[in-house]
Amino acid sequence: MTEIAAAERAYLALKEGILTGEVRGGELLSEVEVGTPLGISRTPVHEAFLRLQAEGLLRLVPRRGAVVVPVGPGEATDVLEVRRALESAAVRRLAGSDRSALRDTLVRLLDAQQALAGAGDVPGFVVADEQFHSAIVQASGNALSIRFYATLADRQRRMALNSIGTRTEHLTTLVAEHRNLADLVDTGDADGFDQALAAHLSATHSALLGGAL
Amino acid sequence: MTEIAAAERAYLALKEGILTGEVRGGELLSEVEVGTPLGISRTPVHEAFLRLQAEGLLRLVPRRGAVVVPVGPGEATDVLEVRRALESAAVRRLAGSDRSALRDTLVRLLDAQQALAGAGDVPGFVVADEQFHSAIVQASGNALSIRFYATLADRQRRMALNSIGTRTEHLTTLVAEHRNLADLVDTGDADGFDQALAAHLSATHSALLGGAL
DNA sequence: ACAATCCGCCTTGCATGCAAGCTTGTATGC
DNA sequence: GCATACAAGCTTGCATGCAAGGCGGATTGT
Repeated sequence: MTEIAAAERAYLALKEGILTGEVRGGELLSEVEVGTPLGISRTPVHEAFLRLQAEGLLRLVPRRGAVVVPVGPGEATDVLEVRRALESAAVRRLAGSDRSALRDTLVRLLDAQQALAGAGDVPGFVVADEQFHSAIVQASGNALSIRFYATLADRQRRMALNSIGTRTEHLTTLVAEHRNLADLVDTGDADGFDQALAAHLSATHSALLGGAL
Repeated sequence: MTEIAAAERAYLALKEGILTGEVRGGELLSEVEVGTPLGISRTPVHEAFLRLQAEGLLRLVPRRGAVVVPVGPGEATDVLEVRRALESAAVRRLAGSDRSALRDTLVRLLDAQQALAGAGDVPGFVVADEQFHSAIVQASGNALSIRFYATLADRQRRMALNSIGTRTEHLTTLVAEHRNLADLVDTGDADGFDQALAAHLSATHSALLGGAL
C-alpha cells in the first residue's frame, strides 16, 4: 500500500505541518509524538528531524526534543532579498545563452496566471506565481541556485499564511508585472530585470507582512 | 574522553574527507565501512549520511550505499555566480545601515592578508580570503544568505584542491583587489562593488579551473 | 509556609536484531 | 559456448532494547 518509505513520510508530513503552520513555531516535538500517528517508530522520525534541522526548520535540543524554529522578525526581508539576488543572477547568466525555451515556458505560465487571476483563484495564483519565478532560476541551470531557491520557496510558503486573505483585484496587476519581467528576461536586460524585480518583490513584501497582496 | 557525539564525529569526519578529496567523487560508501574506523555503529553513520545528502555532497542509493556526488563540470562557475549574487546583495543592504563595525573588521583582515601574502603563506591566505568575503555576508545579517554562503565556502574548498600549486606573486594583487572591495563596501557603492567583485571572482575562477591563483 | 532535595518520568543517543532488496557469481540446461 | 535461473552475500530500512541525562513534582526538613 504505502510504497514510500517511512522516513520519507515522516519528513514530508512534518514539513508540511511546519510549512502550513499546523505545528506552531516554538513548539516542542518528541519523536514518538510525531511517529505514533503515522504508525512508525522513532528511528525514521529521528531521521526526518535531522533533515529538517539541516533545512533550518527544526532545532534539535540534545535530550529534550525538537523545537520548531519560529519565523524570525526579518525573515520576509531576508527571503525576498535572496530571491532577488538569485533571480537576477539567473537572468544575467541567461542573457548570454539561448532563452527561447524559457520564453515559451513563461508565456505559457503567464496565460495560466491570467486565467487564474480572472477566476479569482488566489491559492492557484500563488502556485502559478511560484512556478513563474522558479522557472527563471531553473532555466539558468545553476544547480546551487536551484537548490537554494527551493528552500526559499518553502520559507515563503510558510510565511504566506498571514497573507492569504487577499484582494483579487491586485492579481491582474501582478500578471502585468510578470509580463514585464518576462519581457526583460527575453530581452536579456539583466539590470532592468533586477530593478523591476526589486519593485515587484516589494509589493510581495508588504503582502507577507500581513497586508493584502 | 570523546565528548562530542558519535553522529557528529561521523558527520565531521566524512565531510572533511569529502572536502579534502580524501574520498573521491563517485565512490560508493557503506555505513559499516565508515563507522568501523571510528568505532561507532551504523546508526550515527546513517544520520551523517542523511545530513551530507541534504547538503548535496552525498547521494543515498536505496539499498546499495552512498555515492559521493562528484563535482559537476560547471560547479566552479555556479559557486562563483552565487557568491557574487549573495555578496553583492549583502553590500546593497549594508549601504543603508551602519558599516563602521564591518569596516574595522575588514581593515583587520586586510592587514592579516598583507602579512600572509608577504610571508608567501598560501594556505593561510586562502583561509583569510574566505574570512574576508564571508565577513561581508555575515555583516549583512541575512540569516539565509549566511547559511547559503557557508555551503558555498564548503564547495569551493572542495574544488580548491586542484589549484593549490599557486604563485605567491599574485597574492599581493589579490590583497589590492580586496582593499578596493573594502573601500567600495565602506562607500556603500553597491553597483561598483558588484562590478569589482565580478572581476575579482573571474580571477578566482581561472584559479579553480586549474591554473595559478 | 517555604525552600531545598530527591525521586521518577520522559526524553533522546546509540547499538543491535531482523527482514527485504539488489548485485554478483555460479551452476545448469540447451 | 551461451543464456537463464538460482543462490549467497552484501547492502540498507526500520523496530526495539538499553542506558544516560534533564526536568518537574512531590516530599521532607526547618
